[in-house]
Amino acid sequence: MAVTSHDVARLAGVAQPTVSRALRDAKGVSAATRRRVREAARSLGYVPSQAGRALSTRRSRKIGVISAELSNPFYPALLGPLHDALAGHGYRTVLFTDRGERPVELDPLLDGSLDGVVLTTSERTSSLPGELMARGVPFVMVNRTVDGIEADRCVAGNRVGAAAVAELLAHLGHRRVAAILGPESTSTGQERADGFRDALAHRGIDLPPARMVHGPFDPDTGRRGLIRLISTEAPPTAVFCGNDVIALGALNAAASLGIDIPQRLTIVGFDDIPMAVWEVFDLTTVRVDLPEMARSVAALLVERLATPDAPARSVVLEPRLIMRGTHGPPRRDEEDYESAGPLHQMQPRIVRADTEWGRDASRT
Amino acid sequence: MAVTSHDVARLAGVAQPTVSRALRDAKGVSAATRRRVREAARSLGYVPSQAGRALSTRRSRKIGVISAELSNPFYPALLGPLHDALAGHGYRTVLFTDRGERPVELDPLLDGSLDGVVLTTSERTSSLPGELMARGVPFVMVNRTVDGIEADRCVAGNRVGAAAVAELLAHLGHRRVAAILGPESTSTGQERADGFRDALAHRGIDLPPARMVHGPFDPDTGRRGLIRLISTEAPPTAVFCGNDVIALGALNAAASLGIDIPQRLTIVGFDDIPMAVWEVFDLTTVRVDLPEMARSVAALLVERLATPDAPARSVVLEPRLIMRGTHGPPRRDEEDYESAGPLHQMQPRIVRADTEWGRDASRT
DNA sequence: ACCTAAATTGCATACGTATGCGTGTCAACG
DNA sequence: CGTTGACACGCATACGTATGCAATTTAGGT
Repeated sequence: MAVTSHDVARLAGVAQPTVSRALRDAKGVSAATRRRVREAARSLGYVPSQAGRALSTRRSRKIGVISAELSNPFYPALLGPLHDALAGHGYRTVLFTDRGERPVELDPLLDGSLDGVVLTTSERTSSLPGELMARGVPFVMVNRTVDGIEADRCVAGNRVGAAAVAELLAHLGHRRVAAILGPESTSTGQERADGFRDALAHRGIDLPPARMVHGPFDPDTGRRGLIRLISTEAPPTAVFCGNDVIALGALNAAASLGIDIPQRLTIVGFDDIPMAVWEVFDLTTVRVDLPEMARSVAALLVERLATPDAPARSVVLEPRLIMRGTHGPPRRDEEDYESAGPLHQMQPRIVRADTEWGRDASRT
Repeated sequence: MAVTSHDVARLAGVAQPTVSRALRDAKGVSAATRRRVREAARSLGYVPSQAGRALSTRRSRKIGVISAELSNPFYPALLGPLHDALAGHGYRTVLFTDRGERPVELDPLLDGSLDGVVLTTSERTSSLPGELMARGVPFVMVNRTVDGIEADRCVAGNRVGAAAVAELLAHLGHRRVAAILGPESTSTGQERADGFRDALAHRGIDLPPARMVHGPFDPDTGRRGLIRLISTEAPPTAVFCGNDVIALGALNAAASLGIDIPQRLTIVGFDDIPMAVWEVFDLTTVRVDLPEMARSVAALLVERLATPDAPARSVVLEPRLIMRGTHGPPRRDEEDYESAGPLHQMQPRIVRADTEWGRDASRT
């Protein structure tokens, strides 16, 4: 049924290995032969079998990428650039979905059909990196890391970014501050929580457990979290969200509760996913340069493939506060009068984010 | 490096083919031997090589799925269920991205590494189906179809759905109606436009070219389209959007223009993607049952693989109007007085959509 | 105890490509 | 004119698994 290199060889009047060499532009083939072979291959519509090639070379030029459900918009935003970056190095991307329920299926990662793996969803105690190391499968961790694993990684400066948000809120004059955070079982959830709480404390602002909500990185965490926080006796005047997806959920809850943003409530996210710039959200957030992260990861992995025994490397991307429309000073009548001072007038210079980033992203 | 079936055979004291049979539960292996082999395989951590297996069986149990950029939320909404449905039949999904710029790379679809293909992005004149037929690669078209191709397909009743929207708008009393449509080069774009225009005409409502905008299925089409439509002399009181992604763009533009929805303007989408139910959108739209579509497609493809010569089948899913919060009667002072009648009082019974659908979808 | 049939296992080989190595050809050089 | 390379190409084989077929063992029946 399928046409093989033997068929091409027969038509071109050469041996099969010559076909293999000619079509790959390997040396040892005369220009005339090469031309004949190409012509024969073209006329037969020959396409080299990946299975045969992979078996022979023991390389697939495919990279497995473990992602969460694609309906979580953070992942498409990371995967698009990652796909392109890997393609730039000649690798194809194979997507694996981690639904969180049960651990990722291991066999497809170990059956030799992948040259390497990119982990984006690991929890801090995941055993996956250990398994991969044991089997000698090269891998890189992105965005999230795993406790006690010395391996290539590319992450955002989560503590620094969260601290910048704390600074912003303090400068704006907020004293009753809350947070809707991601799971403590993830490095991003943990680090952003720590960075935020520590920086607040440094400013003399308390973040009591009653004003911290934890949940998965999904909009419903933001919805429920905001409703819970807002229905307390002394509701917060500002809420930091563990990522943008949570923040969008919080904004939705605010909309359905009729809470004016930012007059009545400040909401800040983290990541700057493409939707953050949508007019209905206009979310103030911390930008993680996902295209840059993708490029870093691809580079790390490719170098790892070339030099398997090189020491592990770690890349940290510095995040950047993006001022949009969901932050502002607390309302006077909402302020915590005991500690109210001139602080709330110290509104920082508003740097409007360029609107190009992600504006067209749901198609680009 | 990697452990092969030969290694397992040596440890278990049997021949390699026996290992192959034992681990696949093939007949002709005694229970005792099977146990010994399993034990040996387990202790060595043996994972069968996909390349070897594919080469030998000439089947990969992989299905290629051609999708648009994942940042377009329609595709994750379709791909998630599709992935699950195929997995239910024992097939793994391999994702290919069609960026629209240049045609999809053909070789990876023909190199024998896929048992079948699902097409979701084809334009009406795409040559891809022809190529696949010529090479004998089984495939199914989903959502969109290609002109003149007799092949398995599963699509939504686009004309019917669009006509239902026209009916709704007419009943509400709208006379100045506009549409922001998808590309005429796609079957969905074309059919929804035709269905809408024809049903309006049947109601005596005109849809002049000046009130029709065409563009890619992305939010920016909705943004720009709405701005253009609204800034005309006699702006429409209702806008039908070619899909939800366009509608979300239109809603964003409305938000930034300060247009009250639905008091000032009715906006209706198509597809009912998970985000349509978000409170900030609360989009009235036409539901296409994507999980059902995914199941249909998987079934069609699996049966095609079993019986390659069976006649092509076509499945059409009937869409359903979902009433949410972006539709209403036209404002009195916005009405087209010449044709104003009691029609605008005939508001249909509002059937509130269940909010479960897609509520958690950005994580589910 | 013997014969037959069934069950179990091993042997040989196919799948399609890539590559080390040997052979043959031709040109350049002494 | 003989020698030495360089180059082009074919031969043989490896990669890991699956399968048809033969060989061997086991069970079953009289």
